[in-house]
Amino acid sequence: MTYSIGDVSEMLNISISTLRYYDKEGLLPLVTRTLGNIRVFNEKDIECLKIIECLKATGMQLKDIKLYFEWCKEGDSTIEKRHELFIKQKEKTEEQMKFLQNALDLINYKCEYYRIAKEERTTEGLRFREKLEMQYLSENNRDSTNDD
Amino acid sequence: MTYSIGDVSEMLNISISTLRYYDKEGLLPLVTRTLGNIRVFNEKDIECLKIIECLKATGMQLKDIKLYFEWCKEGDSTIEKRHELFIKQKEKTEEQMKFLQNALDLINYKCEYYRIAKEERTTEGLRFREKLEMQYLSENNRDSTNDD
DNA sequence: TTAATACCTAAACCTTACTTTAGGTCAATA
DNA sequence: TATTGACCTAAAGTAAGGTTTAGGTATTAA
Repeated sequence: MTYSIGDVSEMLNISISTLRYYDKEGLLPLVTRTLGNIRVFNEKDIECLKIIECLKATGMQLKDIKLYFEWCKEGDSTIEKRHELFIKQKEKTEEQMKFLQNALDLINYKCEYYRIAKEERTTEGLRFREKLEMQYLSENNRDSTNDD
Repeated sequence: MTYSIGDVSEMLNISISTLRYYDKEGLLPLVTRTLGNIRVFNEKDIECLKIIECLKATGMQLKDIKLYFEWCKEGDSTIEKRHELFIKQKEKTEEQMKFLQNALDLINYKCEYYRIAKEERTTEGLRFREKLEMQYLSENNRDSTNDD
């Protein structure tokens, strides 16, 4: 089963120019061409793209993803490096999720804050920060009254 | 209690040039100046910066964060807008966390994969993808053998 | 009082990750 | 066979979020 660049673009919701860009940058080392120079994608390439999307989601840069694919091609001598790369990325991602959860806590506080502000048609007198926002903004002594 | 730009930079681990950049972009509307034109930060500004960091972490752009601060200054007439902004950002962030968890699943698989590959000193014969990677790469039929 | 250090601005520069443009080729259909 | 739509490249352009540079001012310690 093979796919054109247009097929892949639709399947994975990645623009055609982005796919060409990834190819140019060496992120799709397995893509072949027809005699007429047209790209031919197969299941492996789809899988590569999913891995790219995934690693990109965790904040890995394209050049590092490329490096990884290069290490794969080099064979067993790079196993250790590849292992380290994923260990590091795992730690980074876990940090990122904690940070994101923390941010979500603040956002949830803000949602609640504005839900009440809407009911009361004003932010005046909305002083329930201690109950909620403190969960987020923890370590600083606070004397401000700017709750918005 | 007031702080110099250098103090704030150290406290929050944000570079001095970034702080100046934020100020220039209107993200620190409360920062004052001495007669000699030197920035003076206080607790409120520290708090603003924490909120910036937090919203930035959830993928909000600086211009939207600025917009939010502007809405705050406009007063009660913008409560609805501000509420919507946080509701939207909450949804986005929850999406983002799901996506990140999915990515983390693949990374964990890769860690396990390379842990075993290291023991065996080769990736040859490492065919436990079905057990683990399938959790991540789900919807596609797979006939490839490129496990790396 | 002088030297070092911290601060200031404006403007140019940088990186990442694309997108757009211009000009051309390939392949299927009428 | 002509035309239409999908593909190709190289190169320039873009947006976001900064960083660096150059030239100058302010503050503090010796």
